[in-house]
Amino acid sequence: MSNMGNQLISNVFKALAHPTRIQIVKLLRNGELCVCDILPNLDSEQSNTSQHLTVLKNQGIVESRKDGSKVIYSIKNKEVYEMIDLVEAIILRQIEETKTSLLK
Amino acid sequence: MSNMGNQLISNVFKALAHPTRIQIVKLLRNGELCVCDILPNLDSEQSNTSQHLTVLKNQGIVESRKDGSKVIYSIKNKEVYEMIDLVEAIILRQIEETKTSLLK
DNA sequence: TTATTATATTAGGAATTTCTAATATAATAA
DNA sequence: TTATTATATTAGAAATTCCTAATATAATAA
Repeated sequence: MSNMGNQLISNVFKALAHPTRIQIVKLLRNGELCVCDILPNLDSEQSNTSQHLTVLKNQGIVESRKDGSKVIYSIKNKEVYEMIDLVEAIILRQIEETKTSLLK
Repeated sequence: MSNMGNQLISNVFKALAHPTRIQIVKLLRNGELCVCDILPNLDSEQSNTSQHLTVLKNQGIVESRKDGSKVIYSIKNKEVYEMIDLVEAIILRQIEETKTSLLK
């Protein structure tokens, strides 16, 4: 009934429940990046981006290491890409459905 | 940069970002259920449960049909189960990591 | 040193989500 | 009819998330 597992699961989904955080994850698909290279690819202030990175890190989606004065982020659990692919499949099917229901 | 696709993707994750909604999805794993059979399995008021079902329905995760005075819900896009399995894999790995880091 | 670059943290307000309580609606039963 | 069962909707308060602006910290450069 009241289930801690479901709380943990929903926490991971919550970490992905923001467009900026999805964008960050997608940027890291081709490999690690320092914050300085992530920033110019987002519509988000520096401090806000830093907060989004913290959210992703707290849920184990990304990890970071220090390199001189820079901080390099990378994907920690690549399952996240399969998850995004599955969501895209759902969205595409929904769009198809909307399309065909319009044509009737 | 500002990407509508990421907004759509994050909307689906947001629909799954609540423990009660995860619980509902899990209940539907064995087949369709009326609201009356979902309710006693949740720690959630009737009206609140109804709202959660609406959230899941709006994102195409579940669908519903009417049967007499009952409303029967079922999973519409079963990818959601693969997603939950992937999240569970992430969580298990995180737990393992925590465990081994404690033992050092 | 002092300045500069890179990133994180904090505080507080704005926006959004969540829940409860009350009410509405729709189908069936009496 | 009237009552009952099943579900949805609504309004508003409480909780949470999000963003901005300011400040802090840490590393490097001058």
